[in-house]
Amino acid sequence: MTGTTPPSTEQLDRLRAQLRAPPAGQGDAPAPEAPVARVAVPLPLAHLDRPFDYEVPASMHAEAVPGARVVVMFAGQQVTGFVLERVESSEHLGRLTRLRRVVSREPVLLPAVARAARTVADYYAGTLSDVLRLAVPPRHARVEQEEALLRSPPPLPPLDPTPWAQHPGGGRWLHDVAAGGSPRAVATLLSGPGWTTALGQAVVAACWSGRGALVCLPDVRDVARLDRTLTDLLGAGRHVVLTADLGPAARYRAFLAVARGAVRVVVGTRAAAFAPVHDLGLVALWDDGDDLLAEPRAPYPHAREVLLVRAYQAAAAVLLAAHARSAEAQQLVRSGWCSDLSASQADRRVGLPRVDVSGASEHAAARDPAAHAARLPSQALRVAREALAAGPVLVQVPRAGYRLALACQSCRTPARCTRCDGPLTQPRAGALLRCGWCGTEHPHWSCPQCGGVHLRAPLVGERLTAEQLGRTFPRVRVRSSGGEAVLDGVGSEPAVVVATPGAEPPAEGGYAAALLLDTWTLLARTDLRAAEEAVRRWSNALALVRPAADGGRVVLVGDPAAPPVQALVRGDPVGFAERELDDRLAARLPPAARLATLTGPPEALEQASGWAWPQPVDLLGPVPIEDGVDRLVLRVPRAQGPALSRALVLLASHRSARKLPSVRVQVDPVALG
DNA sequence: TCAATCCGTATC
DNA sequence: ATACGGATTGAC
Repeated sequence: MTGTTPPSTEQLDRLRAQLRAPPAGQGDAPAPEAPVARVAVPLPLAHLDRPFDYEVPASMHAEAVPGARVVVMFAGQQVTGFVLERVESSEHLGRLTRLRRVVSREPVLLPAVARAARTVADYYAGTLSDVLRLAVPPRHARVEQEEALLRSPPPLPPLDPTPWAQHPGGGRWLHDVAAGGSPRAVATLLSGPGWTTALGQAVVAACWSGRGALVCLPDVRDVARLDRTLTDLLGAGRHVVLTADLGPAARYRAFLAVARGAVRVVVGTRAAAFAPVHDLGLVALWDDGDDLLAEPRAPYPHAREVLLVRAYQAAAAVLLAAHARSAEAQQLVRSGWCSDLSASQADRRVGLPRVDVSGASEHAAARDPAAHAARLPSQALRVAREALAAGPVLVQVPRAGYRLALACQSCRTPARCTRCDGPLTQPRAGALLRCGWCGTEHPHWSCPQCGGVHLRAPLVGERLTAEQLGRTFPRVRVRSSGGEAVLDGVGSEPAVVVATPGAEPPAEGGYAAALLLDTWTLLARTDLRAAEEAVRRWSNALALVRPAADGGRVVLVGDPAAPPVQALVRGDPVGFAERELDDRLAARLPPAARLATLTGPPEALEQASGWAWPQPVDLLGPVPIEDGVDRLVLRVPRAQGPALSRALVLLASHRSARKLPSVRVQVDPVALG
C-alpha cells in the first residue's frame, strides 16, 4: 500500500468491510453445537447490565466453555468478558458478532457464582460486572500454566464436638452437617482462643459430608489463626487461604485450585465470599458485626449478605459465629431462619471473666478526660496490679496513636491544619504535630483564636497510654499493639499489653485481667450502631481473658448506667441484641427497615426525590454534604427491600441511558455519616 | 443538491 | 462509553 493516489470511496468501503469482518478461514463456520455464547460484558452503564449473545466460531468451540474469559467487540471497543452459558440459538434479531478470542479455556466463573453475583447485584442495586470484579481475581497467565501440585491430604480426623460442648444444640448442629444436612445457626461463643477450633470442627463436619466449605473472617490475622487450626485438624492440602493481600500470583493460584475443584475448603477475608467452592455444603462467618466485612467498592456488598445468598442458593449449612451478636444476626434468629447456639447464662458466668464497672472520677474527668487519673481510676489500677502477679494484663484503648484531637490549652479551640483544616495529632512521643488527614507537619503551632502555644489532648491513643502505664508499673514490661504495629500474640509472663480494638494479641493461657478504657468515645458516637459496636469490641476483649473460675477479671471504666455496659456486666450479649433489635424496630432503622443512600449532584437528587419509589417510603433529605454533592436517604419497610432495589436500578438505568451524571447508590450503608 | 452536524438510540 | 442513522441545517 504505497500508492500515492488517494483511495476511492469504494476502496475505502472495502477496506472498512475487511476490518469489520472476522479473520477469514475454513475453521470459521459456527460451532457444531451451541454456537451461541451468552457473555457478561463489563460495562459501566446500568442500562446495559444484561448478557449479550455472540457467535462461537468452530475454531473456538472447545475453548469457549461456560465460565471462560473471552474478548469480544462491543460498541466498537474490545472488552474482556465471561461466557455465562452456551446455547443453541439467540433471541437477538440482528446478526451476531463473533467472539474475537478466548483468553483461556479455564472456567473461572462457575454458574453458581454467576448466579449469586446476579442476586447480590440486584440486592445492592449494582451491576453484574461490578460484582464480578469482586468475585473473580485478575488472571495471572503464568500461574494458569503451572503444573498443579496434587497433594493427597491425610485422612479426615474424627468429628470432635468438644469445642461446642457448652453451647446447647451445637453438637447436634455439627452432626447434622456431617450427615449431609444444612442446618443454619447463629452462635455466640463463650470460648476465647477456642473459637478457631469451634469453626474448625464445623469445617471438619462439612468435609465428612463430602461437601465443600467457605469461611470468611474480618481480617488477615483472624484468617491466619483459623488457617493454623485447620492445618492442625486437616493437615496440609485440604484447604486454601484466599485473601486480597496474598498478591496477584498467590491469590490466583489459590483461586484456581478452588475453581478447579482440587481444594474444597476456603478460608479468607471478605474477598473470599465469592470463592468458587465446588459442592458448597457450609458457609461460615466470624464476627459478622465487624465493619471490615463491608466491601468499600461498588456496589458495597457485605460478606454476610453474600454468604447468605450463596448458602440459600446452594442449600448449604450456615454458621454465623462471634463473641457478641449483631442486630442482623439476631434478626435471623428471630425470623426463625437460623437457630440459636449460645451458652447458658450459668455457663457464661463461669466461663467468662468477672466484669466490674468503675465510673471515671467525675471531678478529674470534668477537668481533663485525658488525664491519667481520670482515665485510670484506682480500682482499675488495683485490679491490674493484683492480676500482674498471675499473668499479663490487657488494656483496651479505642484509638491508635499518641496524642489525638489536640486543642488549645487555654481556649480549647481544636487545633486544625492550615492547609486542609484536618485535626492535628501528635503521632508519637517527641514527634512534630501532624495533620490527621493530609499528613502535613506543623512544627510551630499557635492558636488562631487566642494566640496560645500550649496544647491539650482530650483523646489519648494507645502509645501514650503505654508510656503512662510504663511509669505506673516501672518493673513490668509494657507493650503496645495498634495502628501499623500489631502484635501477633504474647506469652504468659506478666506484662501490660495496650491495644486498640481488633489489634488485641491473644495471650498464652489467657490474660489475667483486662481494663477497658475511654469507653465514652465508643458510646458518644452518633452512629446508629455505636452501642452494638461497643458491645462487640468489649466482648472480643473479654474472650481473651481467663474465666472467672480461674480468677479472670475485667474492669470497664465508664458509665455504669449505659445499656451496653450493663450488657457486658451481665454477660448477656444475646439479650442485648434482642433489645437492640426491638429499638431498631421502634425507630425504623436497619435491619428492621431497609435504608439506601443516594449521593450525587443536586439536580440528580431532585429527580430522585420525585421518583416512583415503593410505598410507603421516607425521604430524608437531600442534604448537601460537600460542594455540589448532596445526599438523600431512602427508607422503606423491610418487606419492600427488593422493590426499593428494583426502583434504584430503574433510576440508575434511566440516568445512564440519558447520559446524565450518575448517582452513587448504597443499599444497607454501613454508616450514614 | 450535497455534505456537515446534531440528536437519539442501540450496542449481541 | 462508542457508533450509527435519520433529521436538520447550511452553503453552493
